[in-house]
Order: sequence, then structure tokens, then C-alpha cells
Amino acid sequence: MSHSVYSCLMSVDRIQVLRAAAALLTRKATATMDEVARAAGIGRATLHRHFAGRDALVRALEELGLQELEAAHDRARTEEGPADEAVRRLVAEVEPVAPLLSFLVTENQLFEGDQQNEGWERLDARVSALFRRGQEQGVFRIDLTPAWLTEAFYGLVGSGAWAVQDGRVAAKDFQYMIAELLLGGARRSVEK
Amino acid sequence: MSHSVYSCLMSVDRIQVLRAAAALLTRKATATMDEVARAAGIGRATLHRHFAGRDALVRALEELGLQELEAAHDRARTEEGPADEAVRRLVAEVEPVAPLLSFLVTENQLFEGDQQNEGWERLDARVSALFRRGQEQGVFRIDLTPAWLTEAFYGLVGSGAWAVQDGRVAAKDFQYMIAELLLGGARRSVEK
DNA sequence: ACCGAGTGAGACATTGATGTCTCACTCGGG
DNA sequence: CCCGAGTGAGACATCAATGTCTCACTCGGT
Repeated sequence: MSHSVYSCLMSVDRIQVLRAAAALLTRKATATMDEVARAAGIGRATLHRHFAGRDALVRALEELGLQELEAAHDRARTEEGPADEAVRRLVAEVEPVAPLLSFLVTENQLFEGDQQNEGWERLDARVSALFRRGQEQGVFRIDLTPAWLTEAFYGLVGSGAWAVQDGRVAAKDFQYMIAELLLGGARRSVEK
Repeated sequence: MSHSVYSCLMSVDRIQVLRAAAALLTRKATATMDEVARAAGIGRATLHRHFAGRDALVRALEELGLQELEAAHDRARTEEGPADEAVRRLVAEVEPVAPLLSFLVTENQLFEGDQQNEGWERLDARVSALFRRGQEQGVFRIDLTPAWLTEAFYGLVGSGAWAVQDGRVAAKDFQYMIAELLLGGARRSVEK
């Protein structure tokens, strides 16, 4: 019995395999189970022993991503202080999960309504609440709905992840580019 | 011989089939050739007569999307006037192509380097030039690279298309939401 | 040294999409 | 009216990925 209780029903092996899978699928979303197995340094049979099938693998990745995003929110303490600063902290904490997030988002678009993991709703609610809080604080404009700002947040994080991956943006600029555009926009403003 | 010369080597039938395919694949990127055929109201055999295979179909859609995006640029006259107004015009003209654009972008991420259609480079260059022009005019901030602004533009248009499709944003707000966020950001500014 | 759980490699069967082909049918021009 | 190009429906063969199974091997604990 080599299993040991880690985090939440995840053995150490599972987590490592999942990380490798995430790293690969993030770059090549259509990767084969065989490719995933090789990338994780294990045999295809063993991969199947961990995850019943490709579907189960993606679900597990979804679970991992959701956990990490929730953790990012917690660390960023998005309920505290000025909303714009909270957004900056959130972008910073989300950066490591960005590629996985963008994979899951595009993958989710394929789940045409079947049954969405309720984790996304909770996450959406958290991001949305942040923007709403900012509006109530008078820090954010009220003519852009929290729902749209949430959507835009995901979109920009995804775009940023791809831009970095393809070398069109330096990795060190990731946080700045996203936070600045999201908060301040492209237009040059007098107040800075 | 029912073929007639339209636009650019495209018969009328082809265009109509492509439009139907775009409408479907935009919603369900993994749709079967059979589903595409049904959606276009033709038989699978006929679909194959028009497009050698799924690959050829996607390439044709890419070509269609590129043409429409170039046309949108032309109509928006992105080389004229203040850059921020040009961006607004561009967003407005791009709106009808947004779903197709977002499909092609996510699809392109799968073409891992094989051979990219050079049309994208030309398009990127055009968008990028617009932002660079804005910077030179002093209208846009210079600390966000044109490359990133271009990427963010695509990302926001894609996010907007999905948000509208899922009903999270009203279709009539599409242009405003994107242009305002891209230009002015989320933060409430004193100058308005 | 033995033993057994877990593994990797490979051999299958299965499934779903794809591509090709044939064959009636239709519809429009001659 | 007839003819033929183009079509839709369906019958295949093909191919790739998947899922399942077996078998020999390894390595850690005893």
C-alpha cells in the first residue's frame, strides 16, 4: 500500500502525474493518452490505473485547477483592502495556474451544457464579487458589469498565458501587462 | 455547371456551406463532418465534394475568417484619425466575425508550429500597427507593448463572443464592453 | 533469499470519425 | 421529352485513439 493521504483524496503519485499532464495538455490540448503517459514518465497502463479514461483525467485536472485557483484567491485575500490592489494580488497568485486555467476554459466550452462542475460557479462568484466590491468602493466603473469584468479577467489571463508561451510577451511582464490593462486600459490617462 | 465566380475562388454554395459550418463549429468545435453537413442542409457526400476533409474545411474557414477580418479593418479605416476612435470602429466591425475568430484562434493553437497561414501575421501586423500608431500619437500608454495589446484585443473579442453566446452579456453591449475595457480599463478615472 | 504489489510493454478488441464508393433520384436546360 | 450534372443516402474500408487484458519484471519489505 503505497498510497498516502495528501491534500484531498490525492495520492502523491496522482498529483505528480496530474502536473505532468497539465504541463503537456496545456501546450497540446489534443495530446494522446499515450503521450500523456510518456510525458508523466509512466506506462499507459499505469495511467489508466490512476484515471479510468481521458474523461476522468480531464475531470481530475479540472479539480486540481479549481483547488489551485481557490487557493490563489485565498492567498490573494481578495476580500481585503482596495479592490484594485486585490486584483493585482489575484493576478500575481493566478499566474502559475494560468496555462492550466486557459486549457480548462477552452475544454469547458466543449462540455456543451452536460453538467458543469459547480466549482466554476463558486469561482465566478468570487471574482465577480471582487469587482462588485470595487464598484461599491467607488474604485471601479459601474458601467461595466461584474459579469463582464469576470469574463474579461479569464480572457486576459488566458491570452497572457498564450502570449508568454509563444514568446510574444516576456514572462516577467505577465502580471504587469494583465493588471495594468485590466485596471487602467490602453488609453493614456492624465492622472498618472 | 452551376459554379459561378464569386469573391475569391468561392462559389455561392461554398460560401453558404462555410457560413453554416462556421455557425455550428463556433458553438461546438468538435462537431462531426456529418453534423456540419446536416447543419448546412446537405449530405455528407456533398460536403466532401466541396472540401476534401475536415482539415480542408477548417482551412477554408480560416481563409473566410481572414478575409472578413481584413474587410473589417478596411471598413473601420484603422489608419485614419485618432487611434482610440479607430479601435472603437474596429471593434464594431469585428463583432459579426467574433465567434468565428474565437473558433479559429483556439483551433490555431492546435497547429503546433506546422505551418501557419501567413494571413495571421499580416492581420497581427495591422492590429499591432494601430496600437503603435496610438502610442506615437500620445493617445495610448507606451508601457504596454503593441504585441500585448494585440493579443489582449483578440482575447477580449473572444471572451466577449462567448459571454454573449452564453447569455452572460447582452449582445447589444458587446461593442461597448470590449472597447471601454480595452481603452479605459476597469478603474474609475477622474477624467470622465 | 523470497514474496507480492505495482509496473511497463505489448497484444488485442472496440469504438467513432473519416474518406471513398455506388446507386437511385431530381431538377433544369436543351 | 430526354438527358446529364449534381445530389442524398447509405454501404463499406480505413485509421487512430481508447480501453482491457496478459505477462514478465522490478523493487521494497520481510
